[in-house]
Amino acid sequence: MGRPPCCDKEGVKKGPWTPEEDIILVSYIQEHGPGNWRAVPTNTGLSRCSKSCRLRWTNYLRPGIKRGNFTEQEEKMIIHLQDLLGNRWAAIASYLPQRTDNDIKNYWNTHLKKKLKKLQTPSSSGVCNFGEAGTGYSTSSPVRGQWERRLQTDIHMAKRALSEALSPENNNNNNNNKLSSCFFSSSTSSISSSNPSSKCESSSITKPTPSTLCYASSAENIARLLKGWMKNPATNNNNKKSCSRTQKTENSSNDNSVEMSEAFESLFGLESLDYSSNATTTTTNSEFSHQSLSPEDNNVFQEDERKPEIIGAAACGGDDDEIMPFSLLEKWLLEEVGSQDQKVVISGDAKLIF
DNA sequence: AAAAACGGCAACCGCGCAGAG
DNA sequence: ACTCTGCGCGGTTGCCGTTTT
Repeated sequence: MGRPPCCDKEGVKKGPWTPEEDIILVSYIQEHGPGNWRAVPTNTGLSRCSKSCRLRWTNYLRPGIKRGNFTEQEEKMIIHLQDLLGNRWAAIASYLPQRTDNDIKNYWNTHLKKKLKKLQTPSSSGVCNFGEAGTGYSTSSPVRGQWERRLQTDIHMAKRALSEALSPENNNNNNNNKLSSCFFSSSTSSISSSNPSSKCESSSITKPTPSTLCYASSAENIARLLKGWMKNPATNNNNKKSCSRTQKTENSSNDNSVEMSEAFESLFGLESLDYSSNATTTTTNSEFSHQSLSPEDNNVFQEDERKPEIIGAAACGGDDDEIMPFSLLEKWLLEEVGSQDQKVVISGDAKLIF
């Protein structure tokens, strides 16, 4: 018996998401939590495939997503992890705070591959080789195949899970162990993912209104997005562009936009948000995202993340000046890198310097 | 100024995995 | 043990903006 389609092909809307759809989706997830995607189109009335809903959420609306320019540290980490793990973007994303696998994949395909190709000239012997997407492992370990990469990742995961289990800090949930909860949230999040609605509850230890906080960042995304959208009503009317593209558009100010933004701030409880400098570039957006979140909020978001936010003080506490001690994971990474004659330094917000 | 080429990114597609029954 | 179902992942496509000719 053939596999049934995930959704009816007829009557299912495709293409860019509109702000209205985003609001509906975020509102629904705010109420019910992520998961049970099959039920989302039915319950929300969205003419979208369940997969489309999930993708929209995970790649764009999900809390704590950082968009825009990749830092040099992120770039180098992606390069190293791609070398280590191959095109396992989800695994790579789990090491990068606030980045989605899709984002990393796109960045690799559009930027890093070309960059590395240039560096791979015969004279650039110091640079390790990076395999083409989908062609297997790099030549730095030519004998390693797909299965071995997978095994290696599994070992990584097991190590992490073990460390988490053994970590005494893991039993507490206070500001002092914020770091460890950041670094070792992977297994926890994956384990708890079977019960999406419980995620916020688990986070409620630190915050009194978990559901609001869990999705506040999404609301920020939406409000931000709407801000741009309302500032460019012509674009919206044509409905040619995706929300993200609309988000990038910066036009002259519009009273309606302010009203709409205020309305959605009110809707999502974002009274204190400052829109004065957002929506111009994606970098600004990411900065905005950072600044608008308290350390506690970030911590809460991490609990809710599908992908763990393992590395990055900005994600963990937002204090760029704070020097973090090495975690086991970092040490392992160092070992890995050390074996490949690369240098890694992890400190402060510039957590990884290769 | 217009057309073509290029680049970036969001979204889609299809496969595989894992849990439930 | 097997089937069904939902979800996650990686590869690919298509649209739109930007740059070049």
